[in-house]
Amino acid sequence: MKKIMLVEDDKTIVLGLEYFLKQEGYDIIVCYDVKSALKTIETEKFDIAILDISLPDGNGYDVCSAIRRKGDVPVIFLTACDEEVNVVMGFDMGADDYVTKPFRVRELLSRIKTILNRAGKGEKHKKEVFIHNLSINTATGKVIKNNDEILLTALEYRLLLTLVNNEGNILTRNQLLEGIWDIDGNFVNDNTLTVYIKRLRDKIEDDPQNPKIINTVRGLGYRIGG
Amino acid sequence: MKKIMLVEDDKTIVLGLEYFLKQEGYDIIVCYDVKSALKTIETEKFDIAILDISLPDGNGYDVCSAIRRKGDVPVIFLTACDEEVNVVMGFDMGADDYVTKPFRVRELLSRIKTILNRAGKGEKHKKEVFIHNLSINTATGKVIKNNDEILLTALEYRLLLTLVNNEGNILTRNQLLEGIWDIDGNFVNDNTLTVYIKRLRDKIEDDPQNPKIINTVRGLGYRIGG
DNA sequence: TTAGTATGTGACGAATTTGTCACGTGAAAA
DNA sequence: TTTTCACGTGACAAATTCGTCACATACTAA
Repeated sequence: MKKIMLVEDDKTIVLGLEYFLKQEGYDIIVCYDVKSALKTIETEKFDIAILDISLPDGNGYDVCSAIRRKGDVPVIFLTACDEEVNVVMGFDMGADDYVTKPFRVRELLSRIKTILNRAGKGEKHKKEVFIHNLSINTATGKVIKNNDEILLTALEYRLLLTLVNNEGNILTRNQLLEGIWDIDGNFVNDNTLTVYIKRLRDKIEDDPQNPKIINTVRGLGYRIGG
Repeated sequence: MKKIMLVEDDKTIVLGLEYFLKQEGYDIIVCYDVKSALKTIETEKFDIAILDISLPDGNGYDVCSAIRRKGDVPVIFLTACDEEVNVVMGFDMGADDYVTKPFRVRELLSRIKTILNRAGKGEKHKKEVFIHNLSINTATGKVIKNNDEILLTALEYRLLLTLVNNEGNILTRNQLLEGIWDIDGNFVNDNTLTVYIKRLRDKIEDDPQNPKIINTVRGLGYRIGG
């Protein structure tokens, strides 16, 4: 269940939001002032923070800063209509969104959903890539083919990553050479790439003579997928 | 320069926005109806789309769908105050934000900036990790220290990744051994890990004798960060 | 078909990586 | 203090990687 920290001193708003968001299946932690919010940041974990800007003992910007120092939890500001100037400041402080009071509760909910979705997608994207019977885990640096781990050398791994990160696109020989052998501008023999492609194919392809993963595009370069 | 597609039939708004956003250094493509918007989507590249919901020959949702089918360009909806119900629909369609008319131009600008920033950060987040003066790019497999590329061997790179992916947590010697040398359950000499830690430190630390990046936690293991 | 060009392949020495050893060092327990 | 144990360090041989070569093969254009 996703947990929301709500920092707001207006009891009416708190009661309304608390009720509505709980209905929607969220877990709510309420703080009525900056002091207790800062304490909560230290002791509790939450997935998103909703901060009122004007609070009895300070303002929401300070709370936002504290959250930013701790980690990467998204923040939505609540702001009165006449605080327009601060909107820009809020965004500059790393707010993910803001909602002006009086606001429609469904609107706030939409924004929460969008932001939580976005955060989730970002996470998912960065770990494992699958191509044919190959799995590349960029978090561990391991490459698995048919459940067997393959040991790639540093440069073979880089070559594979470069191709995979441009899945579906042709990479020219020069692009690959620059992407992998660009140390100090010392370039290597053009044939070196051909040899590395072969070595990589020998390791990752089921039938290296009939490559299915790394395709040669004659006259242009190489391509994975597409 | 960032390019914005603006789809809006109200000429007053278009003129105002066009002027203001150009002042801010953006490149603007204007479409006055759905038909030309769909055409623009096919022929032009842009970084963000601002869509009015009600258009003379259809609505902004259709334009949004078309954009989503093509790629992952962020979308901001412009909506009249009385179109509340559609707000939820807009978010559900994958809108990144929406702004109600009449809106303050600076507010729209803030949102544009936030979203463009987020898009940029989102990209980075999944690729690059920064620790002290070290940058690890898991998309290219490159490790940079003070702007100089460091060549790590396959196992050194894995060891570094394992530690970085558990930033702030202590990893025991066994956890590290299992994480890196678990091929066929053939384990290596325990001292091997110590030696690899040293080799890694020699490459990445400014002062390998006083390691700041990889910390030894005596009796427990090693830790990066925290 | 033939010449010309692009890509594939086996082999090779130099360089690097890899795993281990023996020993050095420094912190904690007795 | 002394002992003990965990970790650090330099050196070493075997294995592997790296870049290159010479040659083989396959596609393309005339």
